[in-house]
Formats: sequence, C-alpha cells, structure tokens
Amino acid sequence: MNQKIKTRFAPSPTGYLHIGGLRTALYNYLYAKQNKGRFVLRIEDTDQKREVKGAAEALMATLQKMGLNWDEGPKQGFIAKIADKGQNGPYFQSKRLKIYQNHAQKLVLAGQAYYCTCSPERLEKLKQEQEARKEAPRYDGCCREKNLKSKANENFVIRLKVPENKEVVFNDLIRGEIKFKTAEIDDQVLIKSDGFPTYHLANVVDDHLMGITHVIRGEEWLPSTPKHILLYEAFGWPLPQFSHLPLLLNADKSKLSKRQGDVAVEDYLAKGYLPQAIINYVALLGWHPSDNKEIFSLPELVKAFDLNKTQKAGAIFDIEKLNWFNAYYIKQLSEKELLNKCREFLPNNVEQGLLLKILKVEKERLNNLSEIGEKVKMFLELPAYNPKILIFKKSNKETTVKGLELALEILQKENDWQKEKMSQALAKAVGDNNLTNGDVFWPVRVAVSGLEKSPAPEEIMWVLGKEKSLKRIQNAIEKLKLK
RNA sequence: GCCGGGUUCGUCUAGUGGCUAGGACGCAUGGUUCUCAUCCAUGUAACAUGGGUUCGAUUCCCAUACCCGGUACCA
Repeated sequence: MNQKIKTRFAPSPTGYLHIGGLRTALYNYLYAKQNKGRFVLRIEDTDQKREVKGAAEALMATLQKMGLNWDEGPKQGFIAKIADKGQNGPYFQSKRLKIYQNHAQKLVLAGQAYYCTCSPERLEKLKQEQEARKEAPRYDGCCREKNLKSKANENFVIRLKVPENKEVVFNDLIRGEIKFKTAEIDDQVLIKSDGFPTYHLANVVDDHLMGITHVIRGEEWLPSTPKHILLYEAFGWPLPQFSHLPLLLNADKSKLSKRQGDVAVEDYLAKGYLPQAIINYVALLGWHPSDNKEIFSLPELVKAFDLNKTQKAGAIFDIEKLNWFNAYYIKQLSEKELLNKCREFLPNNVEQGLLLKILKVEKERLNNLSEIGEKVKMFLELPAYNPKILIFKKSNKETTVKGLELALEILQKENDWQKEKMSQALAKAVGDNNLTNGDVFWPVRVAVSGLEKSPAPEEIMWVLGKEKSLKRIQNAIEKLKLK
C-alpha cells in the first residue's frame, strides 16, 4: 500500500442527520476501514445564516449511535465546537477562517484569483438582464482585469479566475471519465463579503490540509467538481480521487425529502428501528455484492463493500425492506438485549422477569421496537373486548362455554405450568370430548388475551401464570353465560 | 434554456457478446394441530425506444424519450 487512505464526511450543521447523509458517511467509513485508512469528520459551518444551534452535536451523536466512529474530528461533547482540537484540526470550519483567508490571498498574489467589488445590487441587475435576454446568468468578469491586490473598500469578495477555454477532465471512480468546459464555469466566489469562505474554497483547502485521498460524496456535487479541480491546480496541489454516489430518492423519484416521509435518522431511531437494520438497509442502497448475501453487520460490510461496484442510478428509499431488516434483527436479539433496546417504549413499573417473558412471546411479532408498547398491554390488564369474539366462527355459544369449562377444569389440575403441558392439556380436552381445536383453543386464547388475533393460548398463559390465566377464563365463561 | 449524470421485475439489485436474465423485499396461493406472527414451499413480474456494429445484442456505439442533479456572497 502506497499512500494511507483517508476519507471524510463533511456535513453542514443545518439539521438532523439525513438518511442520505448517513449513506454517504457509511460509504466513506467503509472505504477507509477496509483500506486500513482513516475516517475524518469535519463540520462545514461556513454559512452563518443556515446554521442550526446544536445540530453539529446532534449529528455527531447520531453517527456514534450508528457505530460510525471517526478517527479524526471534533470530540463529542456538550459544546463540541469549543473543545475542537486535534492533529489536523480544528474541524469546525468556522474556526479556520484565517487559513482560508491566507490561502485566498495567496491565489490573489499569484494572479489566480481577484478582488471583486461588484455590489450585490449590480449582480442582481445583471442577472435579471441576462435572463430577460434568455442568456445563462453569469458573472460578467467586471473586476477580473482590474487586478486589485487588496480590498478597495469594505464590500468585496474574492473570486477565482477561471481559465477561459479549457477542458477539465477527471476520472470518477464510480462514473468513469467526466469532462467539463471552463467556458461554462463562472468565476466562483471564494471568500464571501462576511469574510467566510464558500464551500468550494473551504472544502478544497481542508481536504488538502487534512490529507484526504478519496472524496466520496453525493451526486449533487458532480457539477462542482471541475471548480474544485481548478482550485487544486491553482494551488499546485495533487488531486484526490473523486467518487460521486447516486442520490437517494422518494417514491416518485425526486430527491429524498421531508415532505414524503421521515428523512432524519433520528426519526427512525425514535420509531424503534435498530441501528444495525438501518445500516444494513442503507448499505444496500447503491451497492450490492455479487453473491446474494443480504445480511451484513458493520464489520462484514467493511470486508465486503466495493466502491467500484457502486450503482450509478439513484435509489428509491423503500420502507418495506427496511421493515423486513428491522424485524429480522429484532428476532436475532436475545430477550435481554431486546429489553435493553426497547425500555423507552415500555412502562417502567413492571417487573423485569415478566417483561422478559413477554418479549420472548412477542419478539417474532415485532416490526419495530415501539410496537411493544401496544403489545404489552394485554399482559398487564385484560383489554375490554366483545364477548362475541369468544365464539369461534364455526362454533356456537354452548360449545364455547363447554370448551372453556373443560379447559378450566383440566388446567386447574396442571401444576407444571409449561407451554407444552398446557397445549397438551388443551389438546386432551379436545380429543376426549369429541371437539375441534377451534372449540377450545380459540375461546381460551380469546379469553386470556381479549383479542381476536394474538399469540397462542399456552404462550399467553405461560406469561400470565396459572392464577391470572384461570381467572381470565372464568371471567370469560361468566360473560358468555350472562349474555 | 444551458451543462452534467442516469435508465434490468412495483422496489433494492446480480449478471452476460449466445443463459429458461438470478436473488431479496412486496404481493398471491398452499403447508406448518384455533387466530395472528414466524418458518417452509410455490407462483408473480424486468433488460426505456429506435438505429447501427456483429453470425448473434439486455450487454458495445450513436440518437431519441423520460427521470434526476447543477446552473448562489447555500452547502
């Protein structure tokens, strides 16, 4: 191995971590780890207006919950920005303003960039005129040849002097050779009038200074890549490898957005999706192994992932398959693990032993952790129900009462309260009395659960214990007789 | 408008110059001593269109269509 591989995830702190952002972070993480490289987290907070307080910390917390730990980046903490140090830090761009200004200055001195004193009003007017003439709106280069070597007044901006007739060609790891003509690229603003760098400058300077070897980011950055390459060339820096990931889409193929469902990873965690299910699902949005393996832990993904085999077309985020992964991973957990993960969805005054029993019975019926809150109710208290559902659809009231009484009688004698024993006892009640399963199992099950659909009667009775189970059967018989 | 990217079952995708184009999710049907769930089995459904190149194209090339992204002192 020649150069040490280094990737980065560089979100803007404008909100919660987006599912698409998670996928980008994941692919960066996987690529770095499988090459024994380093994964860097950098916070791109160069737009003062859009910054959301606390968003950076929330982003970091979510990444950690998902298991995507960074080798380099801000330390997690209450106010991460203040504690932001590190070998290539700081990692909050807002703390690196001097660095960007110095670099921009260097470009100006070298004649690669220039001060522009055009007012926003003039630019707006220019744009409107161009649009009226149906021309592509772009900067007219008014200040380009003035060669101002320092700020002329307070309102200025530094622009990149984009070469006039050049072709920028690069090789995208996912998409192959891509070409852009510089004639179509505007003289990009590098330093804004508030002294902050634009994304383009900050991104290139930091990627170089932090030693990033592979830039893996969303497809929306593809048209910006020639601008970045021009900057690398202006500085005389070597280029990193670029890879542009396909976008994640809504069902209607538009870019995945809030309007059509949840897009924040936190939303899914709150609904009871397991991190490993989310990671596994998201990993498969844009990449797939050649064999038909689908279940991957994070370490397995590190081994199997192949950036070169990443899909080029956008992928629709389909909740159905996520549900399937989630249900699968829930079933894989032991009751103890499950209990730890779904505590927040359970009442807190219930004894742990009982909860573990409930989880054992309900585990295979759970699609997400939050559903346990509803499921647990019938074990704690018999839900109100219509006595009518006690009667199996192929049976009648008399047979149902008989079935329940037989069950009650035979279960009363059962001292070893195990599932197998109970189901054997019920089966015996059926066999000895010339009844059908529906005559006994159904009403007993409804009697102890109060529900039309539920786990098997012996499973519920096992959780409830003998006393409560028999009480519920007795109640059911009384209700039926009263009717 | 201009620039760039993309197009295999409904969805995520595998794959190849010649195959019955494979898997998973979903859906449907059946089985698993009552319902539900699980599990199992079976079924369902795709190479955008038109030209080339070729003995032969889903695969290579070129158009067209459609979709997406970009076109900011936002990232």
